[in-house]
Amino acid sequence: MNNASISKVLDNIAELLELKGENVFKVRAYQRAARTLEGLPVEAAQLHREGRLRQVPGIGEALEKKIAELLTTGRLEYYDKLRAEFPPGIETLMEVPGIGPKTAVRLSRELGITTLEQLEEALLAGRVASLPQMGQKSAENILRHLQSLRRKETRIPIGQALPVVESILQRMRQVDGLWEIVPAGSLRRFKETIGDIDLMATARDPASISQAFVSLPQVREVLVHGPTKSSIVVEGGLQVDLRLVEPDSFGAMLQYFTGSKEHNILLRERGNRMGLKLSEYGITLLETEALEKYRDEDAFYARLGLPFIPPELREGRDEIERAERGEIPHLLQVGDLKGDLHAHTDWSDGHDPLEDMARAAQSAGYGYLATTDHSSGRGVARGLKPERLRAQMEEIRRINAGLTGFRLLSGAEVDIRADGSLDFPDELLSELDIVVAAVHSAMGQDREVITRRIIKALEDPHVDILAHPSTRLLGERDPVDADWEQVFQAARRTGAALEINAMPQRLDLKDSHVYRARELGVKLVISTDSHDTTHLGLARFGVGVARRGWCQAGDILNTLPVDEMLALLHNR
DNA sequence: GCCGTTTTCGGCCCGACTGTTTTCAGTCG
Repeated sequence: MNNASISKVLDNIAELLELKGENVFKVRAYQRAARTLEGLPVEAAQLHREGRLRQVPGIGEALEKKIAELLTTGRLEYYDKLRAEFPPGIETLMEVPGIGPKTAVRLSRELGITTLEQLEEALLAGRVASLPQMGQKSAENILRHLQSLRRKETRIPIGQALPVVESILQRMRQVDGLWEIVPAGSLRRFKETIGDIDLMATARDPASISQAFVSLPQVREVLVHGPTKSSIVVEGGLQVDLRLVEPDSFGAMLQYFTGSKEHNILLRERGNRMGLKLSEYGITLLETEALEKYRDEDAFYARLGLPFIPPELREGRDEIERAERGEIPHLLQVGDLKGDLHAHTDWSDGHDPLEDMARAAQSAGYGYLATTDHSSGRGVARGLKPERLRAQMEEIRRINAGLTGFRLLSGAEVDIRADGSLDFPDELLSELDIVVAAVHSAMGQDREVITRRIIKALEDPHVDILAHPSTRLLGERDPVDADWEQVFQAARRTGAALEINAMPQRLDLKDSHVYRARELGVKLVISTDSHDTTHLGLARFGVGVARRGWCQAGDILNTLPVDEMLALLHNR
């Protein structure tokens, strides 16, 4: 059982306990453990084997036992018994915004509702509104949410959200009287998927800025329009909220709205222990009730005895303790990258010629670019035959002769076949500067088979980098079911590097895997997998993932100049 | 159910909004 499944069970237990009217703090304990497991860089199964489950914050004696039971038997008696106490389907009622545990229980007990269809019927028939303590307004509210739930677009990849936000920011910054505008929320934390966008702004005349915001050309629908808060929906269904705040409180507000919720809860608990009450308005001294306001986050964190914690790290794990110990690393920045090690050209399925790709990379400030067109393997668009690849190497030598301060590296993205063998012969691979290996087929193999397959490729002395290790496509294709701990151990053992693929629909390795791989000392690279010159700019998404994995420049091979990078990569 | 700069017991983040209310419960983020 993997962390995501365990997390789901704990979340369900929390909901059921809430329905039962259990102690809210007990409920929160389950929820917190679920969130922690979700982002845990190592499988709970692994920790269980090592007897270290208790070391995870939020997991005590009782939860350790329950997780162990889930891991060993795949079931949990406590959970099964709990579920049996409720009519089936009651949890789905709580998925409707506006229906919490109390309302869900009443709908079920008093009206016999167990499905969303029955709920809608009851709402339309006026049976919900006639319940005591309910009313017409409440029923309408639930109905509205129910209907919007139907056409609800789920969270979208950050790669889709960020350009939309940037176009909004660009327009808003031209509005007269605007002082400052920045994104908060999961976008600022660089989560791989985004729900809605929160923007924070300060301005001379907030109401006029709010007016400009709801009048943007991107607006498809205006949900709320007030002097200090407005909400719009833009093309694609993305909701964007703008909050206008006092400059004096900007730091506290930005901190609050950046989250995560879990990080903020831990921060407030810390504040409590120091005799302070934290809120979006600032910090109140419990003793005197005096409110201190904060213009910037640095001072806010400093008041709590902490250095600034980068948004990407604010996930409510152990970042606060580590900040206290001075262990917040100087995270990798986009400008640290010196080259790109995975790109396609018009020789295979890319769109631009070798020379254009080289020039584009050079003008992006890079010192090198590896072109890695596909191997001849089946199913991959226009893969190169060995003789074509040799012709390309020749062409690359010719282009390099005309370049100064930049080097095109000849490479290939070679298929890892279903049996773990590579799609090009050894002697051809040994002629290349860079060999990037990747799974493109038979992605449904069993865990044991695919793990062995990937490890076999890593053990091949010609393979420098494993590209997009999980092969996932966000919202489209699930990752392969490999045992990642074993894969990371193999990468460390063999010295092969793992790729952080920066294509926004991939982001693969994902953040928690980057964290674990880095912890183990696995070599990492950030590559764009560019298929045309404009894709080179996507590197920033890979950098975001690496930052969420606590990476510094030294953890990423392609922050090194070309010779040092190649020396490390080939020194196996 | 978790956890410890008062604590192994007694706490546990904070505020806003909404609706149906005679003082507040439920829900959300």
